[in-house]
Amino acid sequence: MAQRKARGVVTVADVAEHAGVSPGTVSKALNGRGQLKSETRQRVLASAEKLGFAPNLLARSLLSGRTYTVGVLTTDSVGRFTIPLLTGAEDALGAGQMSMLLCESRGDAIREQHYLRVLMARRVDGIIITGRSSNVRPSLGQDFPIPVVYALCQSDSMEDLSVLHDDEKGAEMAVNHLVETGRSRIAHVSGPPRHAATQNRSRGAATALAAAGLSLVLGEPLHGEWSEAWGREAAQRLMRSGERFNGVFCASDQIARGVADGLREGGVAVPEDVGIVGVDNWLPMAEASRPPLTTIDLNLAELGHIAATRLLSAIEGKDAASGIERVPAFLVKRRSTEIG
Amino acid sequence: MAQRKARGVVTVADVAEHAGVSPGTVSKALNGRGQLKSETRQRVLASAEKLGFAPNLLARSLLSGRTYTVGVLTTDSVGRFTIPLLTGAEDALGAGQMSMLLCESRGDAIREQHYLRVLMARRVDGIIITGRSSNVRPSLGQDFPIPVVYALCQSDSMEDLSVLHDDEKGAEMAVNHLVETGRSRIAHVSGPPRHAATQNRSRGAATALAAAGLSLVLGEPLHGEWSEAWGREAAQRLMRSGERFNGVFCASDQIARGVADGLREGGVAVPEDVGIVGVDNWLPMAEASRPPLTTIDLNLAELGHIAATRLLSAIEGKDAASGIERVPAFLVKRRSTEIG
DNA sequence: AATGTTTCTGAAACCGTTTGCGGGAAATCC
DNA sequence: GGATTTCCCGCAAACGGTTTCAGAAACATT
Repeated sequence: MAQRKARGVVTVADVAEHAGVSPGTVSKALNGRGQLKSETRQRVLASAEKLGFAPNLLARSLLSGRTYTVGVLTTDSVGRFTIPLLTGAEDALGAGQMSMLLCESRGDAIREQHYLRVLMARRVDGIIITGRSSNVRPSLGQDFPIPVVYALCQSDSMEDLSVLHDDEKGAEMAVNHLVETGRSRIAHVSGPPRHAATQNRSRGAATALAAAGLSLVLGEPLHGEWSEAWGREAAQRLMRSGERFNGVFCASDQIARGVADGLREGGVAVPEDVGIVGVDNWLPMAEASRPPLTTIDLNLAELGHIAATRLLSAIEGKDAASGIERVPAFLVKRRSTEIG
Repeated sequence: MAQRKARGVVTVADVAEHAGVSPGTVSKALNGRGQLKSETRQRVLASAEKLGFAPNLLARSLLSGRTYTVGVLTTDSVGRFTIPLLTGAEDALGAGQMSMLLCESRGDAIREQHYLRVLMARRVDGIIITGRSSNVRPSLGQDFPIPVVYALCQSDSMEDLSVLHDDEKGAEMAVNHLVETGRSRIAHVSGPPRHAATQNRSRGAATALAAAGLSLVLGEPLHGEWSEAWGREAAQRLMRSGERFNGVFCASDQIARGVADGLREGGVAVPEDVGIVGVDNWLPMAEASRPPLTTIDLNLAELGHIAATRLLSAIEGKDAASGIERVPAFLVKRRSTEIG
């Protein structure tokens, strides 16, 4: 193979030689620092251009102490929820010329420690911890040497900044929409009772119902898995219960789709007889459902964007925010709640 | 905020002072090089441990010319297909202590060029180009200064190495499975005719049918979108065609699920009357389908693993493979083809 | 005791870039 | 023409490790 040096990488020294100046002058010319005769600057620029010079970011980082890199550590594996988040984060970081180093700890604490060491050894400027966890996760600690932001998963310390989606307000919007489209007898089909998301969504639903002077059909949310099968079963239960209902707020699009299928097959028309709202705006579910689902979009790309922006602020030295920042959800209207 | 230098980063010099040796000796002790008295080595190790020394990878890279980093450039955005691929790649890279720098070009050529420059400036050791593209993508060129592997999307140059899933063999397996479970009148519901995946899957299906002495019901594949709605429509068409059929090979799980729904609602029993096989093993579809889908898993995690392994080989200087490497798919049996 | 051999350690160079400082050359002033 | 000032540019140190090489120290040999 080629020699290391022969690899065709152009250095400031090469540019300097070509332009007949010293390496220091090259640096100043390219970075617009120092006092250079404009003719010299032009000459250096021309040489750099001609040789295809690209400064070695490693060398620069070594000196400046900044790597313009952030680590993204996903606690569970990269999943459906992490994708829009990564995209949003990259938007914010890319604008600041920063790059993302991606690590999947897959829920393994050993692996997480390993990756943290790697990220520190690489001298990343900051870390985003993310991953869908049904509950609060342990903080890295206040003495962690670089800024850390938790996105989508909450740190157990309020000294940290956790950027989270807003389940509760989202649920309120969902129920309000059902009410606004004329549904007064609303049921709630949700996920496993121990999940934070389940609890928050139930709470939001309760708040909105109370505000409208309504109460939940069957009195309680129906709890089950995050699956279509559960949604179908819940639809059966609702129909068999004898209770009248004309709206269902489902804690996920999968559940909502199951409910829609269950109702249709039970002879109940959606949206004419019953309106349905889901959560996630997961397109393959929401759009493929019959009818397509009105749903709460948790705005995960925005969440990623905000998390990255906050991290950048902390890196810049602006005093770091802490506590919990909730990103507003929004409603996406589709046929499942259409009226008239 | 804290001073840059006061940031508590421990250097070899600190360890050296603490252990009463020179920096060079510290390096040798920690890396097991050179000839050191074992007592000295122990003393240095103890000091490093005590001070929490973590070597600065930047400094090491600057000298060694290797960054132990690979760039992962996704042409379209990170999507459903990219996730398992990233996981597989990380497995292979992590074992070699390498990290992934993630860039999304989102189908924008300008952005792609930008990211390539960034990756080069960061002196990554190699690049994986990935992303679902329905057809061949332009090569970065043979004079690109570092190794490149194309994963999941094919380069238009055979000088490059493209690691691809095996649509054709996968389709053969699907059809063979239908034949083995007793179906002899098999239809094929596929995607948009211009997609390479569509064509390859059709070709594989044709091969397997020919080998079994059978021919396609309706003579031609049915082409449509990659959606459930199209699957349902295709099911209608099949039922209305008057042709008898007892097996359907669908080019995706979404289509397959649509077909399953369409048939069930048309009074055709799956798997008793008709067996269905899909492609993707996309769990939310395959498992939520009624009945759950037998499907071809394209083995994308393995694809990512192989792509990363090949890239590592090229980086290590072993002569780089080129052309196309196909990763075998495998069949996942579920109820949609069950017999007896 | 002088020389040769082996074993260990430290000094210094190096990677590629940035930057403060000093100095030479040219321009300005008296 | 000499003293200042101004304007450019080069020198060298620094970042934090690794590696080479020379040489000191310890030991063996004659």
